[in-house]
Amino acid sequence: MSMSAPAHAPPLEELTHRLRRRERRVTAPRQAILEFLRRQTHPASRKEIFSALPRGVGDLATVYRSVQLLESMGMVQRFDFGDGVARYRLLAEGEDGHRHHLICRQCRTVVEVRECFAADLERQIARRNGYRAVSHRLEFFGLCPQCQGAEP
Amino acid sequence: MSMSAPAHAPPLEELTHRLRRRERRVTAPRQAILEFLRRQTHPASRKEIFSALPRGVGDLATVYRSVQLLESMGMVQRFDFGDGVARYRLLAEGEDGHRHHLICRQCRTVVEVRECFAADLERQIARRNGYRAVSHRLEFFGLCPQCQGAEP
DNA sequence: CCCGCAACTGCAAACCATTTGCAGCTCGGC
DNA sequence: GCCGAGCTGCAAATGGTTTGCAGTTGCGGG
Repeated sequence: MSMSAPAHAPPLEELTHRLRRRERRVTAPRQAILEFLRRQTHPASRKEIFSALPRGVGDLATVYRSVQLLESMGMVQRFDFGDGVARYRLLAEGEDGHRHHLICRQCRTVVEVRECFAADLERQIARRNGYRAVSHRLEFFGLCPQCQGAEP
Repeated sequence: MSMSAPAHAPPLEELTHRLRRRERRVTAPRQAILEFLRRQTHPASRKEIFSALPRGVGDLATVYRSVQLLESMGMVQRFDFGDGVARYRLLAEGEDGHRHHLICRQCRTVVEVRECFAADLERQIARRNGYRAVSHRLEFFGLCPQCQGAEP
């Protein structure tokens, strides 16, 4: 795996700064987690994050706690791809994290989908049912080109 | 809770017939599960199904196996509301089960949402990425009228 | 109506993702 | 450099789901 981060990835200092601003400590495990996340182009599971940590840095429980902190701070976004494993992706500052995915049912390859059209409908549905603060979760599932014609 | 089933619920005989047609046995636990499911208007968890079974009929493991069978036969549809608990709803014969939900983030009240607009987009996304057999999962989350103004 | 047996059930143990209790370590303000 | 709250590491608990296995039962054939 390449060490370089995607062009749009926030610098590590900006990330740690966000922690400090909220009076959270910048520890070795947290830095390693953030460093790993900023190199990813797809959401990663907490086990994947843990396995990618430098030897001796971090524990699975610490990864769980750190990711939870990051989520509560709005620094990462959680995704459920329906396989019982939560995945997370780093969010740029101020980014609302609205994004969907196309997931291969067989090999779990993930493609980002930028479109979202549910905003109107969301408002409509909220009003009709008297709900407030309505958001939505939308994921697509299919067979990727590689897996077509080669089913299990 | 009322014993009567929603008007659209398939008769129990039709359901058991679908089992027999596929050489599956019609056992007491399976009948009880189907009877329970046909009375529901919202997706139910397997634990809920189990608790609703008559005393002495069925075991939690049996519920899990039966529901899995029903799902593989396309007789029930699975939903993930993001709380780590799978929920299931009976499907009428031939029904594709396409339906979405509006779930209260706090009390987990569920409202069915019939609209779906994603069909075009689904096709578009499939074509653009070379995926086949694309489906989607869409759920809405919000605060229901009762829970507004009374947050935890 | 009874037989045979594969399908199915009940129970307990295993699994896996996630959470938690706790004692010791460390970041960062003083 | 010192101190204390915030963190970490480890291990054990939790909760949903799955599985192994021995005993039971639905149901087609006799």
